[in-house]
Amino acid sequence: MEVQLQIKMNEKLFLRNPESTELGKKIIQHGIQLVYKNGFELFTFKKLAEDIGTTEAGIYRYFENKHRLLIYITAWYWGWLQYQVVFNTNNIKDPVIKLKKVIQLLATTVVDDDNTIHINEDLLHQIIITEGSKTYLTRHVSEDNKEQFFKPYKDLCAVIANIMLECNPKYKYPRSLASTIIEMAHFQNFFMNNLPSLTDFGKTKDELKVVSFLEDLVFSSIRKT
Amino acid sequence: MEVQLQIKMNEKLFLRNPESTELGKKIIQHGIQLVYKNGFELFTFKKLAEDIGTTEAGIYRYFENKHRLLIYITAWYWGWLQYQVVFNTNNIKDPVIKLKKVIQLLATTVVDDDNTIHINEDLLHQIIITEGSKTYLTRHVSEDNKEQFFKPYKDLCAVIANIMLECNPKYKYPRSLASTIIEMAHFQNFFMNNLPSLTDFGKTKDELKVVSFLEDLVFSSIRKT
DNA sequence: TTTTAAATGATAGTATTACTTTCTTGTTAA
DNA sequence: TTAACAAGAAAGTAATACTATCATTTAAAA
Repeated sequence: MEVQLQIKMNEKLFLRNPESTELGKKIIQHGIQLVYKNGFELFTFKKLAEDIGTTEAGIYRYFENKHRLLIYITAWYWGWLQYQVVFNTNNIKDPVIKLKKVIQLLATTVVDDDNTIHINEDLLHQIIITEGSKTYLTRHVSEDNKEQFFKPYKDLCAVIANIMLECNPKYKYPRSLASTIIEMAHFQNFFMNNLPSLTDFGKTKDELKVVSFLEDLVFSSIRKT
Repeated sequence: MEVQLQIKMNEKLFLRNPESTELGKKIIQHGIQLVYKNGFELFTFKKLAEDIGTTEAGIYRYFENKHRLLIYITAWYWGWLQYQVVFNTNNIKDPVIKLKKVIQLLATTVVDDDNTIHINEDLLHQIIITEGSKTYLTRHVSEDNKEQFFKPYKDLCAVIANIMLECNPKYKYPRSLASTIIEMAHFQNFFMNNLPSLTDFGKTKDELKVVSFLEDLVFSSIRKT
């Protein structure tokens, strides 16, 4: 059986739907590769156009600017991850086990999903670690937020917060704890690999240690009576 | 009695020491104001030069580029904050009280320090919240790290981790927990003001709630037996 | 006091970035 | 079969991120 996974994207993120054409899909696919390779600051539409074999103007027909493209692929990732969370925790009754699954999904290397042909989830995961917070750390967060650009992130956060409440309905900070583990799954990974003295697992560089840390953090907070 | 507080800066951060001249001090002072006003992306040396009444080339004699200037003011802030931590926790014996003081220093509005005439710590604090992580989320973290650009951040993290170990010498993740509360002091504040549904205190926008959350997080993690 | 070195000002110039515009050709769905 | 639309090709613009040169002011050393 072949299933093609489609993440429904906010229409305001693009000028022309990149999922609807070959060129559009190439923009996403090569865009991910180039942002991964150069980092967001050194990534340009000119380089992307050369990489694909089209022109700068061609890319601008799909995305207003490179920041919108970054928001697009980030939003896609959060949507995809929420699907993974819902899929992988389905039928699990124990919210503690659910939460452990969530932490594992957040903090460990992503396996490429064959149901999305033109998107490499592992590269995307690396991009989110380094560039993810740049989507909202801008002067125009509020406008972007009004356009609902960050809805997938906020939805995922709400899903995780609800699992936390299942564990302990009296816990006072489910949303903040959820956004904390989402951010820390990435930051501790980044620190471990780049600024190891900011973590306790610089020597091993083992992402399972990040998982242990996050589990310890979450369950000590939630289980308190 | 007048005390002038001087933070010793890494010499490799600048081409000419901005503390050593009037123009240099203006670059720092107005630089902070303009980054605060425009955000780092829209901040340029041209705007800064116009603001000060000098030329672009004049600024380039002090800083290689705007990213170095951002690292400079960020490093200054971490150095200053470490001084505040050491000063404010001096003579306190109970490490729990120390840690609460640290969290308060990290997460609440900074009062302008009269001992540093040309630097507005409150603006600086706001800048660190929005732009701080951009100092290291780059392609060249490792090179910058080799030059010790992030030493003040890492030192502060180590100081906080040590207080945590004073609370519980068996706690396994003091550094990761320290970097977590440093980052979250800023991110939860940013979320509260800009993406409130990622937190549990969007309605009140009260930074004391961030303090409560961080205290709950830290002490549940550390006190566990 | 004179010399000289360093800092600043003034001006110009370059490569790249971040776009916009226009016009033509190729494709596809009514 | 004819429009509508997507894409290619080419050119242009304003701003950014610098570098270079030379003249002038200032300030410390001889």
